[in-house]
Amino acid sequence: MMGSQAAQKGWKKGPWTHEEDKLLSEYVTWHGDARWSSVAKFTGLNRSGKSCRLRWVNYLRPGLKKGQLTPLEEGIIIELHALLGNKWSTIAKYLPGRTDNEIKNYWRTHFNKREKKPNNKKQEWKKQKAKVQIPLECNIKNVLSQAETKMEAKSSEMEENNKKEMGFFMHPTIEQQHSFNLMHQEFTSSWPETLANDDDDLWFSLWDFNEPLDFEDLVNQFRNQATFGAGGGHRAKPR
DNA sequence: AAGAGAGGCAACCGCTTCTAC
DNA sequence: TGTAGAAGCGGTTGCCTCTCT
Repeated sequence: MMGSQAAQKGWKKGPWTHEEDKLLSEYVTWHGDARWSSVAKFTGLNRSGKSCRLRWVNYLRPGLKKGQLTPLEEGIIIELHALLGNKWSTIAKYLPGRTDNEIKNYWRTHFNKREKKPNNKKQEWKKQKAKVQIPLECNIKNVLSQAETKMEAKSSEMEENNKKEMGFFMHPTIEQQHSFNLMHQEFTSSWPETLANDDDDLWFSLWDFNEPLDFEDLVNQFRNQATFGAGGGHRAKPR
């Protein structure tokens, strides 16, 4: 049952009021977004630290985007989920201003139901891709899609298409390379600077046409580098 | 107009991981 | 080295709103 812990300690539960939001925002202004267990003591809020942290992270934090996800954001979610699975916090790092909760809700709402239909999963996948009209027909999208397809080996027909497209990406023309590089720039331009820098090595491998692409290796490489937020626990942070 | 069902989202829970002592 | 507390994660729940009949 929900709420047993909060109930035991007498914490208030349920929707936040404007007054509570104000108190929490003031606390963060003065004390920073840490030491959540102290919020109740300093503000008089009868909320657990966890509840306060969640409210701040998902609703009050500056820089959060409100409103519907853009087609580009939807496309990124689709691609990264194909690679990472339910690593919502990791996916959220690639979508500045979006929270893991928001992305998780979005995915459940838009995709989970489709996945339960066993016979037309691939068709629904394609339909969804067409629907969101991903503006970036960029290398990563195709490469990762192909990698996923290959690894799953769902059908011989898909294997056949996969091989054809692999050939294309292994031998692009100069114009194609240039075009891909431009799109890559656009793709990464919305990322925070630190993130973009951290991932330079990773993304470079996706755009290096000098070497034939080994999709399984590529995906493993991506998985290894993208697991910095995985595992359920928080990342090390100096106190 | 009203009720039922679906969709969307905020918030909570249990668990894991990390740090400080 | 062990342990308690804090922080963060993914999964789940419940409520409000919207749409359909």
